[in-house]
Amino acid sequence: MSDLTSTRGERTQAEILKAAHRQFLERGYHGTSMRDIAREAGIALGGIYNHFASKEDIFLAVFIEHHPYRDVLPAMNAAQGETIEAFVRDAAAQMLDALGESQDFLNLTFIELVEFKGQHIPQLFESIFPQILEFAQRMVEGQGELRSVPLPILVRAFIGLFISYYMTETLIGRQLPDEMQRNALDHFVDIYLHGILKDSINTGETPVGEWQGVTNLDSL
Amino acid sequence: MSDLTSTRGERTQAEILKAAHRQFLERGYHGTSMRDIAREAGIALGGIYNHFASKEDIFLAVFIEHHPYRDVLPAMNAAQGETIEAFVRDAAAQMLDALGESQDFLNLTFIELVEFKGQHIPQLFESIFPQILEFAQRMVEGQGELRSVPLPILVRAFIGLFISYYMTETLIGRQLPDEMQRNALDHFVDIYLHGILKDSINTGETPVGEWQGVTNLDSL
DNA sequence: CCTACCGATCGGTAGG
DNA sequence: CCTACCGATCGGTAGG
Repeated sequence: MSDLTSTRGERTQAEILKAAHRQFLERGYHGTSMRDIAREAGIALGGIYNHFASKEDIFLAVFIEHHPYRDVLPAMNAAQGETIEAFVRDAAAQMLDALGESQDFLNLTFIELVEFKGQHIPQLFESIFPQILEFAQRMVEGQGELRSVPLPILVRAFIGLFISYYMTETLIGRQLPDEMQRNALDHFVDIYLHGILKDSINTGETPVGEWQGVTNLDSL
Repeated sequence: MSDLTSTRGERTQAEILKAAHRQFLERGYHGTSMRDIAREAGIALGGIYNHFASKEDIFLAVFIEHHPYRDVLPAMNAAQGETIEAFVRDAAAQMLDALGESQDFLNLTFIELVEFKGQHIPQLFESIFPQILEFAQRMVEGQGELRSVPLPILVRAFIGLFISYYMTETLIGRQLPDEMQRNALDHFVDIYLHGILKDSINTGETPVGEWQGVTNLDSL
């Protein structure tokens, strides 16, 4: 029916991966049986093994095909900005936008960590490292003066800080008190920029007047 | 034999939890069977169900008993320092020290996320929130002037940044190129402090002379 | 707390 | 001789 350029076998394989991906996200790795995958892919259970040697094999194919960084790093590298500040702002926004609002990004990674003890993470890191270098290069090309911190460290901190923002946002989400959530992303960008740029530049953050001078937490 | 102050039932329950904890970390949730736990706890399979209603029940007891934040937040709050800078430095060190070098901290949390879709995270967050507030209070009491950023955001960024340091360290660990790893924690502290403190204070970071003026990545 | 089991389902494989 | 798939069943394990 669909995609007449592919063979029957290729289409079946694609159906299996699509079904597996959907169910891994919905029900987790062990919550999804080979029978579930077969049913949703429209074939018999035994037929799966003509395409994949094992359930683990299927997961790995899904993990690689829906690679978190397949969208995220290109999005970061597509960021625009004449100055370092503008570039960082846009990169953070692009990155969060690519991650989306769902937990999908995290779920496949968590499954990998739990079921396979993170054994594929180093290999994954190696494959995305060139893109990380490219991002570092782009960041340093912007106008503005960076403090004396190793560039790779700046990138590591960037990714870590905004992934942590994303994780708390999706995992705790609406349960965060308003004081921890309102304009949080803007503030994270602000802290990061102020942390990596030389003094006396204007980080131009949104006013946070109501917090000016707060020295205790009674208001919480 | 051991712990004569507890009843027989309490001792058995403790044995079950100890055996389960050890095996969950070693083999994962689904890699550990109730029979495995029973064997290592020295009782019959059926006997477990006199203490726990289900396998999930055992996991939750382990998850709560070996709560990541049971050690981590108290360690952060035990940090010392007259100035904000000194306090933050010590708090980061204490926190990383409490987390340790193993992946144990992460593993139980990842299992919770995968197997139970993070459904216990909000409740967990609620129970540790008072300690987070205390940490915020302690941070702001130190000498030094904070920039106009909401205090809860500062704490959220602190935890996020250093947890991300911990995660990359334990997960990618030795695979990180030296440029991303050397003195990384000191640099993270430096970036964070510079990001949250008003300008023209001396963040007194270790010299990073060899990186001074680096504007491209050719050396990588 | 044990022995002895249950209904069902698991991932994977048989021959054709 | 191939790719793609079937109905049936393998040895073991799941929570209870």
